[in-house]
Amino acid sequence: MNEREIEQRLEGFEELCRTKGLPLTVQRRDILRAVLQRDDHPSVDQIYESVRERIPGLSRTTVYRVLETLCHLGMLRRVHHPGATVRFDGRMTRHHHLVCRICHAMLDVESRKLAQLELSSGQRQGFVVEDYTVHFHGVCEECRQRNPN
Amino acid sequence: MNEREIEQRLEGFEELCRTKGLPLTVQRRDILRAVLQRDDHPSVDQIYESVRERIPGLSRTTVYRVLETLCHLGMLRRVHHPGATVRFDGRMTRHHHLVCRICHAMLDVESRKLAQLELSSGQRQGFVVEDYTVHFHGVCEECRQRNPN
DNA sequence: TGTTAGTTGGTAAAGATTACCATTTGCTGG
DNA sequence: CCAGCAAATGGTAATCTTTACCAACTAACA
Repeated sequence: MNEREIEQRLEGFEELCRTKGLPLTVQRRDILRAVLQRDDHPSVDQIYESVRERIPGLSRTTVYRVLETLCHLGMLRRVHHPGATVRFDGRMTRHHHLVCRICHAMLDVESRKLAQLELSSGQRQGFVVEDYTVHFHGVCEECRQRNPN
Repeated sequence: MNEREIEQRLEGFEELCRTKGLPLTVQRRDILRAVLQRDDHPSVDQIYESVRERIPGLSRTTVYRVLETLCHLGMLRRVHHPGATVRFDGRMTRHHHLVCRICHAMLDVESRKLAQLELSSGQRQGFVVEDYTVHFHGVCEECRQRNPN
């Protein structure tokens, strides 16, 4: 995400904190910025390591808590992932994922064809659907070469 | 999954073991059966607890290993999930998921409309796409009532 | 039925997440 | 600008999940 977009997202976040009466802490802003600056789908620990460069006294616990808060506020999303650790995505515009069933690598996919599925397909049992993501399952090039059959 | 389907899947598995020269152990068969018998998306521990009723000496380590093996063989899939533990799905036919962004509940969705997206949308960078699943993000009824706005 | 390759069980270690509480900070009104 | 309060943070300990390792066991086959 480019610098300009990041600034806009941060301003939106500050506005949201004021609206909701949430204290705007430096930890919250820097953690949000760190997620927005990455194009991969970082784990808690990756965020912790990168934010710690700006805030040396940062606690891992705070990172867990703030990421949780940012998700509740709709500033981030947890990625749906086959692995065993939680991963985050700061990109809130519609996009899709390619996931390797062997090594669990995850890549973003843009697709005009997939941009207009009907949300109504997901309506069930009082569930309010806000968006969707298509996950493509398959095998990445590396795993295909390493693990032939 | 009904009893008949489960038996067919188990026979397919036995056949596959013979073809590949893999020993067919009781653990492997019972763990596969346990996943197939559930309609939720069980964690390793849930499988461990249910199989332990049939095989009291079962080791948790074996459950981890066997589930991994079954995924490699294409008998199961890891579910793509926002939570912090691995979950499995024995249903290999195309279906989709509704996921609550608050509590992470996951429900299956059938949809004729979504049955025919083009796999080609996912082709990128040497990645071989085998299938896809649409994940609908939203808020489930319980969380909506508990956590209004 | 003996051999062998591959699997399992059990424990220990590593990694990820949550609980808890004392301390600190952001925010508001004066 | 400062005091007071509500809320957030830091740090440690506990818990939960997963992986590593190796000795004992078992399915498959001759």
